[in-house]
Amino acid sequence: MKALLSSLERHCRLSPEERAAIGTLREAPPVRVPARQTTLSEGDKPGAVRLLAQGWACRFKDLPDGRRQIVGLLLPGDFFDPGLPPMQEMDHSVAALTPIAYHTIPPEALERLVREEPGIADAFARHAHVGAAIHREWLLNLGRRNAFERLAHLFLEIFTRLRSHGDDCEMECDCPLTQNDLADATGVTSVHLNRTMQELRREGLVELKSKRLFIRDYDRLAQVAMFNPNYLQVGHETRIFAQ
Amino acid sequence: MKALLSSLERHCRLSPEERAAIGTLREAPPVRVPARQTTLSEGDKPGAVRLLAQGWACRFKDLPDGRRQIVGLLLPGDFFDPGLPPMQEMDHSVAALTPIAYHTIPPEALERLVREEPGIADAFARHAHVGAAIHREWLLNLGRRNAFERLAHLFLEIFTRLRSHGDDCEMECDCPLTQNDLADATGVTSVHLNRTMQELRREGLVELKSKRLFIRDYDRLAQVAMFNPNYLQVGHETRIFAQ
DNA sequence: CGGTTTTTTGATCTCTATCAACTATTGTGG
DNA sequence: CCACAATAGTTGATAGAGATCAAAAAACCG
Repeated sequence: MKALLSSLERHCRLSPEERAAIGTLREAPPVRVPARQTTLSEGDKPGAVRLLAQGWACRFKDLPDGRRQIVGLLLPGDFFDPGLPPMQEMDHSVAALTPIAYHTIPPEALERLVREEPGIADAFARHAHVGAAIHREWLLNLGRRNAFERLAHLFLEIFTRLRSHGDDCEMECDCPLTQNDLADATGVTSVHLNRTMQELRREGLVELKSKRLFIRDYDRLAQVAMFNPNYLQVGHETRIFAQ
Repeated sequence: MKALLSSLERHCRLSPEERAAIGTLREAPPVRVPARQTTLSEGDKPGAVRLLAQGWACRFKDLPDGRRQIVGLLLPGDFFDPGLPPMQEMDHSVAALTPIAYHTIPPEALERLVREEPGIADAFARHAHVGAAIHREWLLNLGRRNAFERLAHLFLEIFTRLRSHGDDCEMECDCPLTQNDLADATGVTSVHLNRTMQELRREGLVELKSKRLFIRDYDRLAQVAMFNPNYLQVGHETRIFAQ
């Protein structure tokens, strides 16, 4: 299963044996889900590991009165339910932001894999670590950065995460998020997000048009966002692959 | 090693063999650290698993201009660096909030343990899952709850986490946090936190005096906080107040 | 095209930050 | 045990960031 292989190698070098073991997994056709659909809800028992192959999704939590917070973005190559074994019960929901396709890896196959090659469990753990580190950076973002800095930081995270697995090095990337999505991710209202976005544009830092993000001044953007990419673990044992 | 055993059993039942394996770990005297001292800094390579035995600590991140956000609380029985194997490089810092004592479990011993009893890795993973779920709940807290709701929620989390491992069922518990700590955890200034705390007191919901937290009206508190303890994975002995 | 979704604008209000004291509490050494 | 210093908690006044409400313009889509 090629998608799993390249995803696991993103944060961890695998041995030939480990790769071979992963190669024995039989490839099933991916599940397709239309945009805006919730694929996993709070309280569900996931029962399998899901790997996002195409499209963007998000983790989110709702408050009883309707307020919604996006607590994480899933980009191609990310796992829906981080960690092995799969969690008992979802504490949050996952929804497609664009049309998506994901692979489902049955738990039995995974158990066999990990039994044969225990190092594979480490590769999963590495993913979970990065996921947790991203959560913590978002906590800092929501707790201590203002809307302007927050949005700048989010754009840089997206840019860096996308570039880390295959995109080329130009100063733009996909970003199919609506301003509403961005507002839910940064914890502000969509009205305020709109104004913040205009300010970023006016300052010549970032522009977002037709689902594409343009970094106009990386250095100044990184400075106002106080962006330190270490938490994303790019660079170390990262394997670049073209998709 | 008794501390490790009871900590792992908090979220996962262990087999007699697994317990026996853990029993073979030799008990070293715990490391003691005075209050307010940073024990692990961003960028450090932890190189071992640390288990908090006594006292409270926190994970935090700083911004270059001095703003600080507490991104997690460590209570007795919690691991400093969640996940197995230990993370490469700390993306955040850990500091003692009170005088603390922690156990250090050498990586070799842990590797042996997991090799002998693979189920033990699952117990660690369970811890990591709960840790991640707490992060996500905090993201919702910072992103979508106001100061009043946030503080109410934090108190309920503390109360629930402490009660879940041994405290009796009276409506009070330890809480050695200063208002400054609470402000850093809830993402507000200490002045505003002070006023918010007074409001909680005035409303007859919570009181905090001489390092002790008194829950004056659990039901109303849970309601204003929109507290749903599921994310903490405590058994169903905990009441649920979703709405 | 017409209808839906997304983005934008303006006015107003509320929550939280900031600054600058001041008081209470805790802790320490003589 | 007191005296004093340091820490922690409290108060008031004011400024600013972001929320809210309502509606218009623009973009998207079948």
